[in-house]
Amino acid sequence: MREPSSQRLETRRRIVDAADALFRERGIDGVGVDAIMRAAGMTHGGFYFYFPSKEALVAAVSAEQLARSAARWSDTADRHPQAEALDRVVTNYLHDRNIEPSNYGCVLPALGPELARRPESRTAVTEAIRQMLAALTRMLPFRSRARAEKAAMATLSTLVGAVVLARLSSDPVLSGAILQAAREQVLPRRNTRPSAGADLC
Amino acid sequence: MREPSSQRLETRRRIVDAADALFRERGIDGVGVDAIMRAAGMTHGGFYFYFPSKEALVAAVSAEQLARSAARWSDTADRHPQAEALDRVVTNYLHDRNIEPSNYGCVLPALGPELARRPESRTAVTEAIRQMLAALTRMLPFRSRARAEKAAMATLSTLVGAVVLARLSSDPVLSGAILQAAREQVLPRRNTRPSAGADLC
DNA sequence: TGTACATCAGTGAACGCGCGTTCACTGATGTAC
DNA sequence: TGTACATCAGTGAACGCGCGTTCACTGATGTAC
Repeated sequence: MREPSSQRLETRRRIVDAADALFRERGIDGVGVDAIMRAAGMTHGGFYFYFPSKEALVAAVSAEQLARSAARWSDTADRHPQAEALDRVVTNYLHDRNIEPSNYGCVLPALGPELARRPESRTAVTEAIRQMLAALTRMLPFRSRARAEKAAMATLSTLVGAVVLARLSSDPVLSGAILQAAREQVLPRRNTRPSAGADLC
Repeated sequence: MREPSSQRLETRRRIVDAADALFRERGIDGVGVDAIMRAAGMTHGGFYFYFPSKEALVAAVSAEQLARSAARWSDTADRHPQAEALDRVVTNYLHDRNIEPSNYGCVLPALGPELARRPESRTAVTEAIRQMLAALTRMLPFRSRARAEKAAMATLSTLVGAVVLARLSSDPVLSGAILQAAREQVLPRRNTRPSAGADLC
Protein backbone atom coordinates (compact mmCIF):
# COMPACT_ATOMS: atom_id res chain seq x y z
CA MET A 1 0.00 0.00 0.00
CA ARG A 2 1.26 3.46 -0.81
CA GLU A 3 1.55 6.19 1.73
CA PRO A 4 -0.51 9.27 0.97
CA SER A 5 1.85 11.07 -1.39
CA SER A 6 3.01 14.60 -0.67
CA GLN A 7 1.43 15.55 -3.98
CA ARG A 8 -1.89 14.32 -2.66
CA LEU A 9 -1.53 16.18 0.64
CA GLU A 10 -0.64 19.35 -1.22
CA THR A 11 -3.73 19.09 -3.41
CA ARG A 12 -5.88 18.57 -0.34
CA ARG A 13 -4.35 21.68 1.17
CA ARG A 14 -5.11 23.67 -2.01
CA ILE A 15 -8.76 22.63 -1.74
CA VAL A 16 -8.97 23.53 1.95
CA ASP A 17 -7.30 26.90 1.42
CA ALA A 18 -9.51 27.76 -1.54
CA ALA A 19 -12.63 26.76 0.40
CA ASP A 20 -11.52 28.74 3.44
CA ALA A 21 -11.07 31.96 1.47
CA LEU A 22 -14.33 31.55 -0.46
CA PHE A 23 -16.38 30.57 2.59
CA ARG A 24 -15.26 33.60 4.57
CA GLU A 25 -15.95 35.87 1.64
CA ARG A 26 -19.36 34.58 0.53
CA GLY A 27 -20.56 32.35 3.36
CA ILE A 28 -20.77 28.58 3.38
CA ASP A 29 -24.04 28.30 1.50
CA GLY A 30 -22.86 30.96 -0.93
CA VAL A 31 -20.11 28.78 -2.39
CA GLY A 32 -20.58 25.57 -4.35
CA VAL A 33 -18.22 22.61 -4.65
CA ASP A 34 -17.80 23.62 -8.27
CA ALA A 35 -16.41 27.08 -7.42
CA ILE A 36 -14.08 25.68 -4.78
CA MET A 37 -12.56 23.11 -7.11
CA ARG A 38 -12.18 25.65 -9.89
CA ALA A 39 -10.34 27.94 -7.45
CA ALA A 40 -8.11 25.00 -6.54
CA GLY A 41 -7.37 24.43 -10.23
CA MET A 42 -9.41 21.30 -10.83
CA THR A 43 -12.86 20.18 -11.93
CA HIS A 44 -15.65 19.48 -9.48
CA GLY A 45 -15.73 15.70 -9.91
CA GLY A 46 -12.38 15.22 -8.23
CA PHE A 47 -13.66 16.69 -5.00
CA TYR A 48 -15.05 13.39 -3.72
CA PHE A 49 -11.66 11.80 -4.01
CA TYR A 50 -10.60 14.04 -1.11
CA PHE A 51 -13.74 14.54 0.98
CA PRO A 52 -16.86 12.41 1.39
CA SER A 53 -19.16 15.44 1.33
CA LYS A 54 -19.24 19.23 1.37
CA GLU A 55 -20.19 19.01 5.03
CA ALA A 56 -16.94 17.16 5.78
CA LEU A 57 -14.99 19.89 3.97
CA VAL A 58 -16.70 22.55 6.08
CA ALA A 59 -15.71 20.69 9.24
CA ALA A 60 -12.11 20.29 8.03
CA VAL A 61 -11.77 23.93 7.02
CA SER A 62 -13.12 25.36 10.26
CA ALA A 63 -11.18 22.99 12.49
CA GLU A 64 -7.87 23.43 10.67
CA GLN A 65 -8.04 27.21 10.33
CA LEU A 66 -8.98 27.76 13.97
CA ALA A 67 -6.29 25.34 15.13
CA ARG A 68 -3.78 27.36 13.10
CA SER A 69 -4.94 30.59 14.73
CA ALA A 70 -4.62 29.06 18.17
CA ALA A 71 -1.12 27.81 17.36
CA ARG A 72 -0.08 31.26 16.13
CA TRP A 73 -1.39 32.85 19.32
CA SER A 74 0.38 30.30 21.45
CA ASP A 75 3.55 30.99 19.53
CA THR A 76 3.18 34.72 20.12
CA ALA A 77 2.73 34.04 23.83
CA ASP A 78 5.96 32.02 23.79
CA ARG A 79 8.04 34.64 22.05
CA HIS A 80 6.99 37.85 23.78
CA PRO A 81 6.32 39.24 27.23
CA GLN A 82 2.66 39.17 28.29
CA ALA A 83 1.68 42.74 27.53
CA GLU A 84 3.39 42.77 24.16
CA ALA A 85 1.94 39.43 23.11
CA LEU A 86 -1.56 40.60 23.95
CA ASP A 87 -1.01 43.86 22.11
CA ARG A 88 0.18 42.06 19.01
CA VAL A 89 -2.69 39.59 18.93
CA VAL A 90 -5.38 42.17 19.63
CA THR A 91 -4.02 44.79 17.26
CA ASN A 92 -3.79 42.25 14.49
CA TYR A 93 -7.26 40.82 15.18
CA LEU A 94 -8.92 44.22 15.12
CA HIS A 95 -7.03 45.53 12.10
CA ASP A 96 -9.08 47.48 9.55
CA ARG A 97 -8.06 45.04 6.85
CA ASN A 98 -10.01 42.29 8.57
CA ILE A 99 -13.36 43.88 7.92
CA GLU A 100 -13.03 43.79 4.15
CA PRO A 101 -15.05 40.79 3.05
CA SER A 102 -12.48 39.57 0.56
CA ASN A 103 -9.65 39.68 3.02
CA TYR A 104 -8.20 37.53 5.72
CA GLY A 105 -9.57 37.41 9.23
CA CYS A 106 -10.63 34.93 11.85
CA VAL A 107 -13.18 32.25 11.03
CA LEU A 108 -15.16 33.01 14.19
CA PRO A 109 -16.66 36.38 13.20
CA ALA A 110 -16.90 35.37 9.54
CA LEU A 111 -18.72 32.06 9.92
CA GLY A 112 -19.53 31.64 13.61
CA PRO A 113 -23.33 31.57 13.49
CA GLU A 114 -23.34 29.40 10.38
CA LEU A 115 -20.97 26.88 11.97
CA ALA A 116 -23.05 26.84 15.15
CA ARG A 117 -25.86 25.25 13.09
CA ARG A 118 -23.65 22.49 11.71
CA PRO A 119 -23.30 19.64 14.22
CA GLU A 120 -20.51 17.99 12.23
CA SER A 121 -18.24 21.01 12.80
CA ARG A 122 -19.06 22.02 16.34
CA THR A 123 -16.97 19.64 18.46
CA ALA A 124 -13.72 20.45 16.65
CA VAL A 125 -14.54 24.15 16.73
CA THR A 126 -15.18 23.95 20.46
CA GLU A 127 -11.77 22.37 21.00
CA ALA A 128 -10.11 25.09 18.92
CA ILE A 129 -11.85 27.80 20.93
CA ARG A 130 -10.47 26.21 24.11
CA GLN A 131 -6.97 26.41 22.67
CA MET A 132 -7.42 30.03 21.66
CA LEU A 133 -8.67 30.82 25.17
CA ALA A 134 -5.69 28.99 26.68
CA ALA A 135 -3.28 31.06 24.60
CA LEU A 136 -5.06 34.28 25.55
CA THR A 137 -5.03 33.30 29.22
CA ARG A 138 -1.24 33.19 29.15
CA MET A 139 -1.14 36.79 27.92
CA LEU A 140 -3.27 38.23 30.69
CA PRO A 141 -1.66 39.71 33.80
CA PHE A 142 -3.73 38.04 36.50
CA ARG A 143 -2.30 36.23 39.48
CA SER A 144 -5.24 33.88 39.76
CA ARG A 145 -5.64 31.41 36.92
CA ALA A 146 -9.42 31.44 37.26
CA ARG A 147 -9.49 35.21 36.84
CA ALA A 148 -7.24 35.08 33.82
CA GLU A 149 -9.45 32.45 32.22
CA LYS A 150 -12.54 34.55 32.76
CA ALA A 151 -10.80 37.59 31.37
CA ALA A 152 -9.72 35.57 28.32
CA MET A 153 -13.34 34.60 27.63
CA ALA A 154 -14.48 38.19 27.94
CA THR A 155 -11.62 39.35 25.74
CA LEU A 156 -12.31 36.85 22.98
CA SER A 157 -16.00 37.78 23.11
CA THR A 158 -15.15 41.43 22.63
CA LEU A 159 -12.81 40.70 19.72
CA VAL A 160 -15.30 38.51 17.90
CA GLY A 161 -18.25 40.82 18.49
CA ALA A 162 -16.35 43.92 17.40
CA VAL A 163 -15.44 42.36 14.06
CA VAL A 164 -19.02 41.16 13.54
CA LEU A 165 -20.36 44.66 14.21
CA ALA A 166 -17.66 46.44 12.22
CA ARG A 167 -18.39 44.22 9.20
CA LEU A 168 -22.10 44.89 9.54
CA SER A 169 -21.78 48.66 9.52
CA SER A 170 -21.92 50.29 6.11
CA ASP A 171 -20.29 53.40 7.56
CA PRO A 172 -16.51 53.04 7.71
CA VAL A 173 -16.29 55.69 10.43
CA LEU A 174 -18.55 53.68 12.73
CA SER A 175 -16.68 50.48 11.86
CA GLY A 176 -13.38 52.07 12.78
CA ALA A 177 -14.76 53.49 16.01
CA ILE A 178 -16.07 50.07 17.08
CA LEU A 179 -12.72 48.41 16.45
CA GLN A 180 -10.93 51.18 18.34
CA ALA A 181 -13.33 51.03 21.29
CA ALA A 182 -12.89 47.26 21.54
CA ARG A 183 -9.13 47.64 21.36
CA GLU A 184 -9.12 50.13 24.22
CA GLN A 185 -11.33 48.00 26.41
CA VAL A 186 -9.29 44.87 25.90
CA LEU A 187 -5.81 46.36 26.15
CA PRO A 188 -4.62 47.77 29.48
CA ARG A 189 -4.38 51.57 29.41
CA ARG A 190 -1.19 52.67 27.76
CA ASN A 191 -0.85 56.45 28.19
CA THR A 192 -2.64 57.04 31.44
CA ARG A 193 0.12 55.60 33.59
CA PRO A 194 3.59 55.30 32.16
CA SER A 195 4.73 52.90 34.86
CA ALA A 196 4.18 49.15 34.92
CA GLY A 197 1.38 49.60 37.41
CA ALA A 198 -1.19 48.51 34.84
CA ASP A 199 -0.14 44.91 35.34
CA LEU A 200 -1.93 44.24 38.58
CA CYS A 201 -5.20 42.45 39.06
CA MET B 1 -58.04 53.91 -3.66
CA ARG B 2 -58.19 51.78 -0.53
CA GLU B 3 -55.87 52.23 2.38
CA PRO B 4 -53.80 49.16 3.20
CA SER B 5 -56.28 47.23 5.33
CA SER B 6 -55.41 46.19 8.86
CA GLN B 7 -55.97 42.63 7.68
CA ARG B 8 -53.25 43.12 5.11
CA LEU B 9 -50.85 44.64 7.62
CA GLU B 10 -51.47 41.80 10.02
CA THR B 11 -50.72 39.21 7.34
CA ARG B 12 -47.50 41.01 6.49
CA ARG B 13 -46.56 40.91 10.14
CA ARG B 14 -47.26 37.17 10.28
CA ILE B 15 -44.87 36.65 7.36
CA VAL B 16 -42.15 38.81 8.91
CA ASP B 17 -42.45 37.09 12.30
CA ALA B 18 -42.39 33.61 10.78
CA ALA B 19 -39.36 34.51 8.68
CA ASP B 20 -37.59 36.05 11.65
CA ALA B 21 -37.97 32.92 13.77
CA LEU B 22 -36.97 30.56 10.97
CA PHE B 23 -34.01 32.65 9.82
CA ARG B 24 -32.53 32.82 13.29
CA GLU B 25 -33.01 29.10 13.77
CA ARG B 26 -31.73 27.80 10.42
CA GLY B 27 -29.94 30.73 8.80
CA ILE B 28 -31.13 32.81 5.87
CA ASP B 29 -30.06 30.41 3.14
CA GLY B 30 -31.42 27.52 5.18
CA VAL B 31 -35.03 28.63 4.84
CA GLY B 32 -37.07 28.82 1.64
CA VAL B 33 -39.97 31.12 0.80
CA ASP B 34 -42.10 28.01 0.79
CA ALA B 35 -41.33 27.17 4.44
CA ILE B 36 -41.88 30.76 5.55
CA MET B 37 -45.28 31.02 3.93
CA ARG B 38 -46.36 27.65 5.28
CA ALA B 39 -45.34 28.82 8.78
CA ALA B 40 -47.42 31.96 8.21
CA GLY B 41 -50.39 29.81 7.22
CA MET B 42 -50.43 30.42 3.47
CA THR B 43 -49.06 28.99 0.24
CA HIS B 44 -45.84 30.23 -1.32
CA GLY B 45 -47.39 32.01 -4.31
CA GLY B 46 -48.92 34.73 -2.15
CA PHE B 47 -45.51 35.83 -0.94
CA TYR B 48 -44.91 38.17 -3.89
CA PHE B 49 -48.06 40.05 -3.10
CA TYR B 50 -46.24 41.32 0.03
CA PHE B 51 -42.56 41.46 -0.94
CA PRO B 52 -40.85 41.86 -4.32
CA SER B 53 -38.19 39.28 -3.48
CA LYS B 54 -36.77 37.14 -0.71
CA GLU B 55 -33.94 39.65 -0.44
CA ALA B 56 -36.44 42.41 0.37
CA LEU B 57 -37.96 40.24 3.10
CA VAL B 58 -34.51 39.68 4.62
CA ALA B 59 -33.95 43.43 4.69
CA ALA B 60 -37.37 44.04 6.26
CA VAL B 61 -36.93 41.35 8.90
CA SER B 62 -33.49 42.47 10.03
CA ALA B 63 -34.35 46.17 10.05
CA GLU B 64 -37.64 45.74 11.90
CA GLN B 65 -36.37 43.29 14.51
CA LEU B 66 -33.31 45.34 15.34
CA ALA B 67 -35.37 48.53 15.51
CA ARG B 68 -37.67 46.77 17.97
CA SER B 69 -34.71 45.75 20.12
CA ALA B 70 -33.36 49.29 20.11
CA ALA B 71 -36.78 50.64 21.09
CA ARG B 72 -37.04 48.16 23.96
CA TRP B 73 -33.61 49.16 25.23
CA SER B 74 -34.47 52.82 24.97
CA ASP B 75 -37.63 52.13 26.91
CA THR B 76 -35.68 50.34 29.62
CA ALA B 77 -33.34 53.32 29.85
CA ASP B 78 -36.37 55.58 30.29
CA ARG B 79 -37.96 53.55 33.04
CA HIS B 80 -35.02 52.65 35.27
CA PRO B 81 -31.94 54.21 36.84
CA GLN B 82 -28.75 53.72 34.84
CA ALA B 83 -27.23 50.78 36.68
CA GLU B 84 -30.48 48.87 36.84
CA ALA B 85 -31.30 49.46 33.19
CA LEU B 86 -27.89 48.16 32.14
CA ASP B 87 -28.23 45.15 34.41
CA ARG B 88 -31.62 44.29 32.95
CA VAL B 89 -30.52 44.59 29.34
CA VAL B 90 -27.26 42.70 29.80
CA THR B 91 -28.72 39.94 31.94
CA ASN B 92 -31.49 39.41 29.44
CA TYR B 93 -29.13 39.49 26.44
CA LEU B 94 -26.78 36.92 27.94
CA HIS B 95 -29.50 34.63 29.26
CA ASP B 96 -28.89 30.90 28.75
CA ARG B 97 -32.11 30.62 26.83
CA ASN B 98 -30.68 32.76 24.06
CA ILE B 99 -28.14 30.18 23.02
CA GLU B 100 -30.69 27.55 22.14
CA PRO B 101 -31.01 27.68 18.36
CA SER B 102 -34.79 27.44 18.36
CA ASN B 103 -35.26 30.23 20.85
CA TYR B 104 -35.40 33.97 20.87
CA GLY B 105 -32.33 36.15 20.86
CA CYS B 106 -30.86 39.13 19.11
CA VAL B 107 -30.54 39.13 15.33
CA LEU B 108 -26.92 40.33 15.55
CA PRO B 109 -25.27 37.17 16.87
CA ALA B 110 -27.68 34.93 14.98
CA LEU B 111 -27.35 36.44 11.50
CA GLY B 112 -24.66 39.13 11.70
CA PRO B 113 -22.09 37.71 9.29
CA GLU B 114 -24.75 36.64 6.82
CA LEU B 115 -26.35 40.08 6.83
CA ALA B 116 -22.96 41.73 6.40
CA ARG B 117 -22.79 40.10 2.96
CA ARG B 118 -26.18 41.44 1.86
CA PRO B 119 -25.92 45.03 0.66
CA GLU B 120 -29.69 45.48 0.58
CA SER B 121 -29.87 44.99 4.36
CA ARG B 122 -26.77 46.76 5.59
CA THR B 123 -27.80 50.42 5.66
CA ALA B 124 -30.92 49.78 7.73
CA VAL B 125 -28.98 47.46 10.02
CA THR B 126 -26.32 50.13 10.50
CA GLU B 127 -28.96 52.63 11.55
CA ALA B 128 -30.44 50.14 14.01
CA ILE B 129 -27.01 49.49 15.51
CA ARG B 130 -26.62 53.23 16.04
CA GLN B 131 -29.90 53.29 17.94
CA MET B 132 -28.90 50.34 20.08
CA LEU B 133 -25.61 52.07 20.87
CA ALA B 134 -27.45 55.28 21.73
CA ALA B 135 -29.68 53.42 24.18
CA LEU B 136 -26.69 51.69 25.75
CA THR B 137 -24.83 54.97 26.03
CA ARG B 138 -27.59 56.32 28.23
CA MET B 139 -27.13 53.42 30.65
CA LEU B 140 -23.41 53.91 31.18
CA PRO B 141 -22.13 55.97 34.10
CA PHE B 142 -19.60 58.18 32.32
CA ARG B 143 -19.46 61.93 32.67
CA SER B 144 -18.05 62.42 29.19
CA ARG B 145 -20.36 61.57 26.33
CA ALA B 146 -17.48 60.45 24.14
CA ARG B 147 -16.34 57.99 26.79
CA ALA B 148 -19.83 56.62 27.26
CA GLU B 149 -20.17 56.12 23.51
CA LYS B 150 -16.91 54.23 23.34
CA ALA B 151 -17.90 52.09 26.29
CA ALA B 152 -21.24 51.36 24.61
CA MET B 153 -19.46 50.10 21.50
CA ALA B 154 -17.17 47.88 23.56
CA THR B 155 -20.14 46.62 25.57
CA LEU B 156 -22.22 45.72 22.53
CA SER B 157 -19.19 43.98 21.00
CA THR B 158 -18.78 41.87 24.12
CA LEU B 159 -22.46 40.96 24.20
CA VAL B 160 -22.61 39.94 20.56
CA GLY B 161 -19.33 38.03 20.65
CA ALA B 162 -20.23 36.16 23.81
CA VAL B 163 -23.47 34.87 22.30
CA VAL B 164 -21.68 33.87 19.08
CA LEU B 165 -19.08 31.91 21.05
CA ALA B 166 -21.57 30.40 23.48
CA ARG B 167 -23.68 29.15 20.57
CA LEU B 168 -20.62 27.68 18.88
CA SER B 169 -19.51 25.66 21.88
CA SER B 170 -20.91 22.16 22.06
CA ASP B 171 -20.06 22.05 25.77
CA PRO B 172 -22.78 23.72 27.87
CA VAL B 173 -20.33 24.34 30.71
CA LEU B 174 -18.05 26.37 28.45
CA SER B 175 -21.04 28.21 26.98
CA GLY B 176 -22.25 29.17 30.43
CA ALA B 177 -18.79 30.29 31.52
CA ILE B 178 -18.44 32.53 28.47
CA LEU B 179 -21.79 34.20 29.10
CA GLN B 180 -20.92 34.68 32.76
CA ALA B 181 -17.46 36.10 31.99
CA ALA B 182 -18.97 38.58 29.53
CA ARG B 183 -21.60 39.56 32.06
CA GLU B 184 -18.99 40.30 34.70
CA GLN B 185 -16.84 42.33 32.34
CA VAL B 186 -19.72 44.45 31.12
CA LEU B 187 -21.47 45.05 34.42
CA PRO B 188 -19.78 47.19 37.07
CA ARG B 189 -18.60 45.10 40.02
CA ARG B 190 -21.48 44.46 42.36
CA ASN B 191 -20.07 42.81 45.50
CA THR B 192 -16.61 44.29 45.69
CA ARG B 193 -17.76 47.71 46.83
CA PRO B 194 -21.18 48.09 48.36
CA SER B 195 -21.20 51.87 48.00
CA ALA B 196 -22.16 53.81 44.88
CA GLY B 197 -18.50 54.40 44.12
CA ALA B 198 -18.68 52.15 41.08
CA ASP B 199 -20.45 54.90 39.20
CA LEU B 200 -17.44 57.03 38.44
CA CYS B 201 -15.46 57.09 35.24
C1' DT C 1 15.87 -3.70 -17.44
C1' DG C 2 11.49 -4.69 -19.60
C1' DT C 3 6.83 -5.90 -19.78
C1' DA C 4 1.95 -6.53 -17.80
C1' DC C 5 -1.07 -5.07 -14.77
C1' DA C 6 -3.25 -2.61 -10.75
C1' DT C 7 -4.09 1.43 -8.58
C1' DC C 8 -4.15 6.46 -8.43
C1' DA C 9 -5.69 11.10 -9.47
C1' DG C 10 -8.63 13.49 -11.93
C1' DT C 11 -12.31 14.45 -15.92
C1' DG C 12 -16.77 15.86 -17.43
C1' DA C 13 -21.49 14.36 -18.45
C1' DA C 14 -25.56 13.27 -16.02
C1' DC C 15 -28.83 12.62 -12.01
C1' DG C 16 -32.46 14.30 -8.93
C1' DC C 17 -33.85 17.84 -6.05
C1' DG C 18 -35.13 22.21 -4.03
C1' DC C 19 -34.99 26.86 -4.67
C1' DG C 20 -36.80 31.75 -6.14
C1' DT C 21 -39.95 33.45 -9.15
C1' DT C 22 -43.93 33.75 -12.53
C1' DC C 23 -48.50 33.27 -13.91
C1' DA C 24 -53.28 32.07 -15.08
C1' DC C 25 -56.85 31.44 -12.04
C1' DT C 26 -60.48 32.15 -8.34
C1' DG C 27 -63.51 33.48 -4.68
C1' DA C 28 -64.20 37.39 -1.58
C1' DT C 29 -64.50 42.15 -0.72
C1' DG C 30 -65.34 46.76 -1.81
C1' DT C 31 -67.23 50.59 -5.05
C1' DA C 32 -70.37 52.97 -8.58
C1' DC C 33 -74.70 54.13 -9.80
C1' DT D 1 -81.19 48.57 -1.34
C1' DG D 2 -79.76 46.02 -5.37
C1' DT D 3 -77.04 44.96 -9.20
C1' DA D 4 -72.60 45.04 -12.12
C1' DC D 5 -68.13 45.40 -12.08
C1' DA D 6 -63.23 46.23 -10.50
C1' DT D 7 -59.89 45.22 -7.44
C1' DC D 8 -57.95 42.46 -3.70
C1' DA D 9 -55.85 38.50 -1.49
C1' DG D 10 -54.43 34.27 -2.17
C1' DT D 11 -53.93 29.45 -4.78
C1' DG D 12 -51.18 25.96 -6.87
C1' DA D 13 -49.00 24.38 -11.15
C1' DA D 14 -45.02 25.35 -13.78
C1' DC D 15 -40.47 27.52 -15.12
C1' DG D 16 -35.45 27.58 -15.25
C1' DC D 17 -31.43 27.21 -12.67
C1' DG D 18 -27.75 25.79 -9.64
C1' DC D 19 -26.60 22.73 -6.30
C1' DG D 20 -24.45 18.23 -4.15
C1' DT D 21 -23.44 13.91 -5.63
C1' DT D 22 -22.58 9.81 -8.77
C1' DC D 23 -20.35 7.45 -12.27
C1' DA D 24 -18.11 5.56 -16.40
C1' DC D 25 -13.97 6.91 -18.22
C1' DT D 26 -8.86 7.97 -18.90
C1' DG D 27 -4.00 8.84 -18.77
C1' DA D 28 -0.24 8.65 -15.43
C1' DT D 29 2.19 6.49 -11.88
C1' DG D 30 3.77 2.76 -9.29
C1' DT D 31 4.45 -2.48 -8.47
C1' DA D 32 5.34 -7.58 -9.56
C1' DC D 33 8.05 -10.73 -11.68
